[in-house]
Amino acid sequence: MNKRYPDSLLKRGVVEVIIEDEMKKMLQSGKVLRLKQGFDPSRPDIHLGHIIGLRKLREFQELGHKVVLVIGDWTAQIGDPSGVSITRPMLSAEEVHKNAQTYLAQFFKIVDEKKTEVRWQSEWYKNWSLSDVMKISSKFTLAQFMAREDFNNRYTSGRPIAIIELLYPMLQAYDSVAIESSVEFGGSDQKFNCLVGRDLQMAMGQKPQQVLLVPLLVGTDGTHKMSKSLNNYIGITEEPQEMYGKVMSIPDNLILSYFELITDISDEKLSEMKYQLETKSVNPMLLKQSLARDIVGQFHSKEQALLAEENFSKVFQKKELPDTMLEYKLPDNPVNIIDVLQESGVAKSRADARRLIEQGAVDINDVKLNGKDTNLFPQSGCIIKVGKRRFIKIL
RNA sequence: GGAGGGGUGGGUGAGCGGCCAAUACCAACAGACUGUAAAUCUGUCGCCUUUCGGCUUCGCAGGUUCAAAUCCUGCCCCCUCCA
Repeated sequence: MNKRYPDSLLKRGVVEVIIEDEMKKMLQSGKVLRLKQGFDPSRPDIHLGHIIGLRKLREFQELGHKVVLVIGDWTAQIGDPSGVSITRPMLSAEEVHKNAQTYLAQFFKIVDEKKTEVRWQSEWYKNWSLSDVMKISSKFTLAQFMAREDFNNRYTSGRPIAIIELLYPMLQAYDSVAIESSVEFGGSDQKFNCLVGRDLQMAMGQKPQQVLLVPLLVGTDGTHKMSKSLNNYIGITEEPQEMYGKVMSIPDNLILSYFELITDISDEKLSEMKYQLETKSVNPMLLKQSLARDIVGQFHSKEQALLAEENFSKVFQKKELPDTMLEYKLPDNPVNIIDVLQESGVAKSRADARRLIEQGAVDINDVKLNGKDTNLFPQSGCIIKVGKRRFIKIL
């Protein structure tokens, strides 16, 4: 066990440590810490926003600590039958299992599998009875829950709060008891749940866990936190080209925070870039390119990152054709451009396809179509470009 | 249990018998400008139709009317206040 740790461990990519002094003592004690990380199987894909916390786990692992991944299989199978929380669908056992596999494969791209213990919630909840539920419920008061901003807002503005929503934090809290968590990791929006874990541990005679909250990464839209449902995310399993392009599309003011939170670039380099950006002594695009290369490199390889960069510059900077594109095989009966756009999935309806053409979004072999060209029949071998980044190759 | 308010297009939310495929905002898509930046400006944004036009939508099911998102009846769901 390494008792020494870098200053950045509790600083960079960390919003808050509860309680910081306790945490430091624990780190210096030489004890192997049990780092709790929860996973909700209803959303198995990992995106860059999740990476911040996972990278932090990895840092702790490198100091010898152990990650305990809690798979929320039991709660995922209950879902939220009240329907108040749209993010909690009810999943079947097979779905849960399948999603967990997907998740684990992505999780262990960052976190060290050898220093990880995977635990399933149902290990402890499957045999619970009503009396167990009553027992943990008795440790909480309504006032505790009303302290949470979300509940308080909803209560005061008259929006519903289902009882089951109160139960979930309690169960998540008991997870901490069940695995004897020493530190819980979570996004800063998880603060409440993590704190409830501390309370329950104390109430049940355990040493309360410390809490390490990581920032929420702003998504590609530049305003909201990265999330799949807002479609502003960059998934870690995305194709190199797609990933590179998405990174390039983030607003400039996110460049620094992306470097800070999801790359290993040094603090010195970071402040240098900050200076360059402030004094406008560098084209932000160049920094963004190196960011995109770094990120694609992390999840694919350096070679693929370079290929993606090459492709990107070819398609978007030099306006040439990409190496690979969507292919559409002409059927036996003749089909016009509308059919091709619709059937290849580029346009969601024929009316949509017509709109795209009218708006000048469609090129065939570099010739822009106008509204009257809807009766064109694309020939085998021609290339159709739709908007800036969608290409169809006719076979 | 009683009283009242409400369910509208991906989201928020107007409309309250014809001018409504339905205001506005957000998201999305496209064009211009660019660094696929961001911001901005412009356009589009149910489905079918080259156009004309047609068809299906405003919780569900019926009804009144030449005409219904709008009125009536029943049902389902949500919220508030009182108990």
